[in-house]
Amino acid sequence: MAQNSRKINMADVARRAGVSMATASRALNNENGVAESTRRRVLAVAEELSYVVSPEASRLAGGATGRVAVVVPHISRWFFATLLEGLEAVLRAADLDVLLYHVDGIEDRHDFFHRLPARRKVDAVVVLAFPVAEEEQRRLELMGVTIIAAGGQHAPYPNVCIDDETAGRQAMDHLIFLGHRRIAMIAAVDPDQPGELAPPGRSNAYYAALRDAGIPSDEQLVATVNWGGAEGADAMARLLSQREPPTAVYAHSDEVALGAVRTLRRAGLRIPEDMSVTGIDDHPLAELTDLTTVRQPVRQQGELAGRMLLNILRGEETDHDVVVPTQLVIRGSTAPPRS
Amino acid sequence: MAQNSRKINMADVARRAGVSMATASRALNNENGVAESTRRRVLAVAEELSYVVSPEASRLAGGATGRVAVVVPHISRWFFATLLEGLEAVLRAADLDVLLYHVDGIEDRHDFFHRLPARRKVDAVVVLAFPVAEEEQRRLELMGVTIIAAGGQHAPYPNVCIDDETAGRQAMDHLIFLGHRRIAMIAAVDPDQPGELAPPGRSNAYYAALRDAGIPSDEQLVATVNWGGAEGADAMARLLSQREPPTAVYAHSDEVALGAVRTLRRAGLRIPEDMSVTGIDDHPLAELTDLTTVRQPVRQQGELAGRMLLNILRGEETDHDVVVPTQLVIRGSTAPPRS
DNA sequence: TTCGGCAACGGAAACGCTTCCGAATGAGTC
DNA sequence: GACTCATTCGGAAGCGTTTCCGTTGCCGAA
Repeated sequence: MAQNSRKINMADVARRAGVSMATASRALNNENGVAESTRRRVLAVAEELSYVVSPEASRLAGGATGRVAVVVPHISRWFFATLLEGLEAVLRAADLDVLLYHVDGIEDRHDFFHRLPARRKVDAVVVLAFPVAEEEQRRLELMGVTIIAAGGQHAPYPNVCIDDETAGRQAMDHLIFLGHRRIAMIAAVDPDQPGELAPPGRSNAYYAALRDAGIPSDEQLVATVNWGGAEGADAMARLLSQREPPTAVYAHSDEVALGAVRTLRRAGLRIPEDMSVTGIDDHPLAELTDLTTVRQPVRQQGELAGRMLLNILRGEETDHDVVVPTQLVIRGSTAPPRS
Repeated sequence: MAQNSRKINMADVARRAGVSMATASRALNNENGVAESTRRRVLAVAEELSYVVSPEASRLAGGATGRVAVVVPHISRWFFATLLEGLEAVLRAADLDVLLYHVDGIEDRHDFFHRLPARRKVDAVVVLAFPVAEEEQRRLELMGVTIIAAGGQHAPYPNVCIDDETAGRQAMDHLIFLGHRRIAMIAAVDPDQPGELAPPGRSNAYYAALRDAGIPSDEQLVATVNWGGAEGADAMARLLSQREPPTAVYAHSDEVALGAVRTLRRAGLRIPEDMSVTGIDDHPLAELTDLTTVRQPVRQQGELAGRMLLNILRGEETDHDVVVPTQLVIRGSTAPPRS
């Protein structure tokens, strides 16, 4: 494989095209100040030698890195992966490379913000769906690059996300409309987050919906667990053990809801006859399992974040806070309570 | 934010530590030939100035890029994302950066191999779980870097994967052991792959198991669909419409199996009493849905691939073909057929 | 005919590091 | 005490671009 021909560089191209390196550089970068015929000649030679500029040298001499860091917890969860998918698509279409940083767990996270491995390597960093603590913000800003966020609304950066409270209300109002009055909530916290708080919007929606419907809230009906299906199942078991169990469950996410479903099935309860269940997200498996949920456009959030970043990088005008709409998707897991 | 102090470089560090740049470089890179006291002094100064070497300059002057490209289809699927997660973890622990290339769809893919956007940017490329066509191999090799694969066994590169046929046999033998004789297969093909073939190992296992058990195979019982839950559901519907339906279904993956489960439930059939269902993968939701499946260690495959790559990059000895074991996980979706 | 001005192009200085090679220093040996 | 040898260190030449200036050549205007 080409061990005979040493690595070719721009000087080679320039020489072969009969121009100076300066001109070659300009031609290759589509700058103006080059005659069209010259540009074509240079490009042709480059193509012929299958030459590509050295990003290192290019960057060193000036110009941007052409890379952006994406910081993401939990790659393997559908939500994060899908967000990433959308983001990557638009960034790569713009010829930006994506440097992936998976910060999983509190320790990993601390390490990331402390060492800043992306330092000097990227033009921007995108924080995917997790709140950045103040101390961490200070570290991040040390990098001196553009920062944006997507999928969560907890940072002072340009941001695209859903309105958690609205989403929660869509689910809750649906349950209330169906006639449920004893509604449980399974709140999910991310164990890796510093504060260990469930998304406040989704919890607020619960209380607000109850209040607006004149239903007293009962802390017995609220279970807070770490995010996850198994945890959702445990929570459901606890909720079932009450003297007066709920007739419906409002879960913070589909995965948690699916956990609850397992417990219900094992307990021999029928869904939706004996218990209604709702999730949030519209995970692909929600459809398969016939789960009523609130859909959020995940991939689109990633794409919007990508476009936002491109705009900022190009110095163009852009929205700095985009809220995408959510939508109630009624399936077979909800019905009026048995009278 | 530090707009007053111009960017500091190694020369600054060297000067301040009272050494030459040569020494500073050696100290910072942990090379030997530097007195321990000197090294500490340099490191201290670097820390104090919060200096990090410019990767571009470093690379330009010689040495590796410290980056590896990971090529992956379908990031948002659990399997791929988890593989990626494992891989990223070990690479980053070794201070290598991960450049993510999502090639989704035949067109995207062609573009990737044609333009080779990772060219001159990485020390290695890891191909995650998809077969590389010969033409594509030739393009890849143009990059002149190390190449390895993980999660699939279709390329001539160092590789870590499971044995698809063994995995399939574990599921099939379980069904046969339970007494099933009319066993259907739902084979899943990846629509983005050129050949559009289902994993041959998993299909072979089906036929081999039947043969070994002396059960004649019946092509009516084989459905081939694109990968996905909805597609699995469709396939199941077709299988049910036969004059003599199966008593068990062997699906190529958990997602497909879950789709089949939906169809069965909607049809009012009970699992496992009326129909046994098996998947492959042990997707997190398989546990939640009580699906019997064959577990493969996905994250671990990613990690192993990462370690393999590190070894190769360091020029150390290493296995070039690792096959990780799979394991039958019996849950509630399989039982003997009704007599 | 001369000259101002403009478009196209070239020379060469950065950019920030690694590494080859040689110099200096100090310890160990006879 | 002279000499060898290992260890530590510094000078300086690249690495492959971009970009600042300046030069050249040409056209139209005076």
